[in-house]
Amino acid sequence: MRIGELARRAGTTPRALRFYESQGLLTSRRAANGYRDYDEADLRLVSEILALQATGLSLDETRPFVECLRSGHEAGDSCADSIEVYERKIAEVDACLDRLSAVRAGLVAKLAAALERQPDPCRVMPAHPQ
Amino acid sequence: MRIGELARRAGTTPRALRFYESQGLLTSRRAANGYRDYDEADLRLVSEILALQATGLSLDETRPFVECLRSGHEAGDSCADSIEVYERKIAEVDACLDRLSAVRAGLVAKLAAALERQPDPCRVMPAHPQ
DNA sequence: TGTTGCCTTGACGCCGACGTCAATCTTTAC
DNA sequence: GTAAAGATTGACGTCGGCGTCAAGGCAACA
Repeated sequence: MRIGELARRAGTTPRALRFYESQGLLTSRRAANGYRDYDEADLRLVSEILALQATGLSLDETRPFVECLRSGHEAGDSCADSIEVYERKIAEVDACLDRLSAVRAGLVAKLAAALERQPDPCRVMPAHPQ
Repeated sequence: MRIGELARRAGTTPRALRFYESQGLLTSRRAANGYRDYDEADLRLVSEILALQATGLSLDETRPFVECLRSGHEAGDSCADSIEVYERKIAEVDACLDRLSAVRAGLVAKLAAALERQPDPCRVMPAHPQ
């Protein structure tokens, strides 16, 4: 199949697929006219990339999964490198959650302090009367 | 005081201060030689900007605080617009926390599934023996 | 008087994951 | 036959918040 069909079936765009190829994530055979030619294995590969992106991985972090699939495994996360990426990413997300919680707490504290200084926050029906 | 001193005292760089000015957050009188000239009020303004950045606000979101300070209020968050920014930002952070939690849950689920498929995760002493 | 250091403006670089435009084929449909 | 749709490569744009470099003007100290 050609790049447009692969993009449609995978739920992305030709531009994204060319970009993945430029990053070494996707390879392509070429037809006689120079058009890229893909098969079902490529579709599975692209689907894996997109699913991982959806779970928060960067493109670069999907690389081990892609190589795992290419080396013949049924799932992209059947290899130790992929598992490591999962674990590292979970740790990163945890750190990010901590930072964001601290940010939230700081904002709430500032808001509370500001409202306390202002003894006049009793604005009922502020914007949309009637 | 000149830009270098203001930057040092506020804990930032001259480049950042010029950038704030280009964004309309900071104004500057000029000395006879063309150098920017700042006073203590400017230091307080820059400190407010930096503190808000540290609590997760974008530069653009600090604008109401700056204008509040400029209009003579003692604190940057003594104005209704600033309070609104607090509230909006808290909502944004909450949404981000929800997304991140979902991402985390997805990663944990994928990791668990992968480990379950692999009946062989019993790697004791994997990298650093002895 | 020379050197060092701070100041000025202007312009490009960065990062991630593509979007968008341009100019030029190839294929397909009517 | 021709026009639309889809393919190719290449290059620039996006977003935020500056970093970094360049070329030159002021200031202070030996």
